Amino acid sequence: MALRYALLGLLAKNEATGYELNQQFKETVVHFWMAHHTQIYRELLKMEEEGLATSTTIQQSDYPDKKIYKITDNGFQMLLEWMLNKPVTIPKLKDDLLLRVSMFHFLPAKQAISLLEKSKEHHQMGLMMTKKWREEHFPEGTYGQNELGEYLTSEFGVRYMESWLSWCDWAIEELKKKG
Amino acid sequence: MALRYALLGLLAKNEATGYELNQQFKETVVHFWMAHHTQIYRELLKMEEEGLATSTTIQQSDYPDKKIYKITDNGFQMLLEWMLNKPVTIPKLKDDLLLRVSMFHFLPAKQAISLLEKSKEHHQMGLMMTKKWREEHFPEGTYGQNELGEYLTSEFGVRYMESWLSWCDWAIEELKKKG
DNA sequence: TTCTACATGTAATGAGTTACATGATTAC
DNA sequence: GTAATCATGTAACTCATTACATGTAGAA
Repeated sequence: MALRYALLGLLAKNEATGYELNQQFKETVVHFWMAHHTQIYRELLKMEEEGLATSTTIQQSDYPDKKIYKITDNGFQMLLEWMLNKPVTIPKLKDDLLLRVSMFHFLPAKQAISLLEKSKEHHQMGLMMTKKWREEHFPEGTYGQNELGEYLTSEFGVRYMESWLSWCDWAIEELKKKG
Repeated sequence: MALRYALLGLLAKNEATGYELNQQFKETVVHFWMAHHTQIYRELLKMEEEGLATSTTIQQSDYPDKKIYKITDNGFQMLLEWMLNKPVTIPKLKDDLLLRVSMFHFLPAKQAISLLEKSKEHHQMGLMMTKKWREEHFPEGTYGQNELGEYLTSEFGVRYMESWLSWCDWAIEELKKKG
């Protein structure tokens, strides 16, 4: 059910096509939720059936036709209800590199370190991109009133990746000690 | 497919029943993977069919019978293969509190803060438990040779929750500024 | 000429969740 | 008498992933 609310949250800011929603997911929502385009299109269809959004099809000559979705009052109400009343719990990570780390005693230190190095590269890349995105969107820490959420979550993203990288360096040191 | 490797990783250390594997999940693996017991039992059956593990049923009089699973050579080979050759990518978070944070511009600051406070409680609790677990299992930072993985991942858990809490405090301050 | 952006989807499969079922024992 | 621990599972359902499909335009 959570994908639905992620989509409602984006639509509450602006009407958009499935394609655009997918772009926005990749750009921002990715710090804490991830969805495939196939899943987004499917969910949008269901949301329309249930009266949470409406769509208008726009004919285009050069490009394929597109469908613009708008949130309904009903959809917005449902979003607020969910935000306030869904019980808060501890989130469930699913990280398959960490899963491998938990079995590092079965691997020679060298190969374990190499896995961590590769993962560091990805996180370094992600960190750079997120920082750049923040600088573009929130120059000098300023943000519009409907950007508060993204301001807070992108800061989370930065901190998360930084803490990941520093843990990684620590773990590499531990592995080197062991030989 | 990852649940399967999580189970193989645990079985590679000790033979165990589905019930025990579920306990171990709750205790340690929970930092980066989560599974329901129903899923664990289903996966174990499949793993046996595919020759990655074998089981022996033990009759008990006072308690229900139990099935002890052992990893096979085949299973262990497959585990190593996966650890080394599965491409390293950036993990996909799914955190539904952060999803709500990303929509905080739709909520009065007071209610937003209250959600963060609730989440802080959960993370504080988790942090305490993990620290306690670490003290019990690794007194003065010492660990057995087949505990390296858990030593590294539980440190990750601690850092993750600490960084979560500190971000949370920062976010609460931001929200207070806005009123 | 190959790749990327545009734009939307179906079908099949795999993974995860919830509800239900059984039934004794022990601790509060 | 209420709940937790031990121990295993089925069935129904929802959610997520991968592969496939279509077709144009413009940039490298």
